[in-house]
Amino acid sequence: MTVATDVILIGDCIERLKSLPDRSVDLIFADPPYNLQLGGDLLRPDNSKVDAVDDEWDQFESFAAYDAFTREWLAECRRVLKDEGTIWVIGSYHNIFRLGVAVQDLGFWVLNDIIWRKSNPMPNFKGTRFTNAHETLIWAAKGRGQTRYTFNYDALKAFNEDVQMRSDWTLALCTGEERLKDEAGKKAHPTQKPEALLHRILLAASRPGDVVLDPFFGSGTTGAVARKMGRRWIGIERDETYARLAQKRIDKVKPLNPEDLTVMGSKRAEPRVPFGALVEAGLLRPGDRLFCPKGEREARVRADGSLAYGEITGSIHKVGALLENAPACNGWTYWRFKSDQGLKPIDHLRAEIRAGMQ
Amino acid sequence: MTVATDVILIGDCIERLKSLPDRSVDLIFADPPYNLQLGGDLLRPDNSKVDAVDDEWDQFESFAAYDAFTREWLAECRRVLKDEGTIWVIGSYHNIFRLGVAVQDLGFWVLNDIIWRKSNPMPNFKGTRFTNAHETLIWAAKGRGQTRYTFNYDALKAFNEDVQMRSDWTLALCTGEERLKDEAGKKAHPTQKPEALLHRILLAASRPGDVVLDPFFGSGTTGAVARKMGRRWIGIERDETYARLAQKRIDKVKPLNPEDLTVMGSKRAEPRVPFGALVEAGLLRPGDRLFCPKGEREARVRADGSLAYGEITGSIHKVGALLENAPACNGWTYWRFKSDQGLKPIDHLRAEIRAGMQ
DNA sequence: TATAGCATTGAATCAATCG
DNA sequence: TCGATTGATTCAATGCTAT
Repeated sequence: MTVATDVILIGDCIERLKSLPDRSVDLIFADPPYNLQLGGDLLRPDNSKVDAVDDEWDQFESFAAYDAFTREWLAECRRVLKDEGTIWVIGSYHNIFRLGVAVQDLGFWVLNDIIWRKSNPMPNFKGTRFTNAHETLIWAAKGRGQTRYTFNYDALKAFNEDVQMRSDWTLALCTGEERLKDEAGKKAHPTQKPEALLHRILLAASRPGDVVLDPFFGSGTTGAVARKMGRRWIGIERDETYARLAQKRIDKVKPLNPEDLTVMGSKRAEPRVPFGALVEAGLLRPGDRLFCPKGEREARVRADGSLAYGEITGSIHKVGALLENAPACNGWTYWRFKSDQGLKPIDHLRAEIRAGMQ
Repeated sequence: MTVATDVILIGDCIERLKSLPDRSVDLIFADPPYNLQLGGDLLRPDNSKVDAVDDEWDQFESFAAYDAFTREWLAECRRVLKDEGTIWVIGSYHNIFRLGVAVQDLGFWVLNDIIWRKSNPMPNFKGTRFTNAHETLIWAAKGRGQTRYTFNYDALKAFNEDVQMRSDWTLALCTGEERLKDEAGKKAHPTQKPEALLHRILLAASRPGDVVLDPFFGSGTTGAVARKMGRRWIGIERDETYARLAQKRIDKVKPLNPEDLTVMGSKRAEPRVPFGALVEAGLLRPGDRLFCPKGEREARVRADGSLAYGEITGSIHKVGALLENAPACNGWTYWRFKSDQGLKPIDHLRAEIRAGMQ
């Protein structure tokens, strides 16, 4: 079944989906409203205000209303998806569980959940939770029996320096030049996704010429990356301003040469090993003694990976700096632990953990 | 309400939960069956067979049966949880969405989802999907209004070398010596969790002496780490063999020295010292001058602990906010007093008072 | 319930400044 | 002119608590 492509369909997501024929698209990427439930304004410690997502389109009356909406658009997506196509859905802890249950209940077959690990997330300014540093994607085939979905295993392995691509992807937020601006020069859309994310998805689960559908088109990242990578695309967007800005954005995109569509991207910084991880791993135990380079002063390791030297407590770096009366100190090379061969820098223990992590 | 602790309750999870009193536990860690839906045997490229989870306890007839079971044990967990307690639930893409929806529908308030990023996951032998390299934990408070849950923010920040702990944790699988063996020397339990994972959870969300409940006790990792870290524990397990092996394991654990379990405390928990107490104690005198950070503006201390800047009077916070034209201001760090070493924040004077209070 | 106290931020980009 | 440094700005956020 053919379908008109490389267009933005303006209007209600579900109505527009209903206008598409059965089994007409190869890949779906959906970034639905997250149903955030924010309190009042949020101020940073410096008293500046966080520009939150308080748009009307993210407001739902209840979980039940959100669930009903979710099932409706997902059911239409399943209808328009070719039997060998797959769907990607992205969300955060606010909505991803609702999305996942709807995906499973409608008969899709989950292949993986993928973690977008953000290299530069916004901190938790109030110090009341963990930094919310990731989002979750669900990747699913049309049904349990569908084993012949598109998955470019070898392309991803090559991309990833010849090791299998994992289910956690470290990628930066969309900022700077890449961030779409409106005519007034302000951020055009509050939740624009990075092109690198769509690049990896299209590389993994589509082929040149495939039709990629995005029912929540927003700033048009899916269309921009699809065009660049030689895929056809269909966007659905109800907000005319978003649609206009997205169209302008996509018009500027130069498609790549087909032969260049293979090599791109790079691995990002690997996660750090904090000192606390040594305690957690049992390489050091709470109560163990660490020594300064000359060995005449000793501090005690605590359960949270902080050090105690008399009344002074804090991280390995902070306590080292205080003892040396220095503005800063690298605790990894400063502190020593007792081994059979005498005192050794704790950096050796970190090296052990890193070796075990490859 | 008190409850017998440091015991394994053998029997059906839901029945045993019903025997526990309301609001009797501080923290719950639940690692329920994952409802894996495996096809036939899985062979590695070298034709060796993967030892999969095909135990009888992981079989459910349908999503509906799994959901009903999930809601039942989660509802009981919510009943036995203290109002200021929190729950942790772990799962993979097979079941985490069902768990998350049940958690939300029962009235829990999700605080974070946490990614356990495995440093050494099992590869995808068939090359048909991404390496499934993580599991997901849901951390939730008892209800939306509950803001006073236990969260050792400063301990985790110290653990992580003075940077906020993020929602993705890189930890190794449980292997080698740590892996519990049965009397025949074979792996005792197919889904044993690493102690490092429980260490971080207990460090984050409990205090010494707290009661930690694990309704799917299995190999007893929760009990072993709780005992080591000076927490009390309750395990529920229906398989007598698992329970026996877990008990032997826990009996061997040596609790840590209590003073090594003290962690970085939060400023919020410190006794409140009103600014007036500094005047009362003679550390400042009525008429003394306080200065803004750059020193170009000065305010006068008054006998009641208010400040006067020209016509503006009020608390140290209010006057600071007005001068800075900010919605709020922490007067303790904003205002400076004159000392021999130049201007210093009045917070130093508060620290003197607090030191004298012990 | 309303008020006032007062604790709380990491990585990246970009513009402006300085040497 | 170039490079280093500083400061302002920004990022899907269920974001406080004692009286």
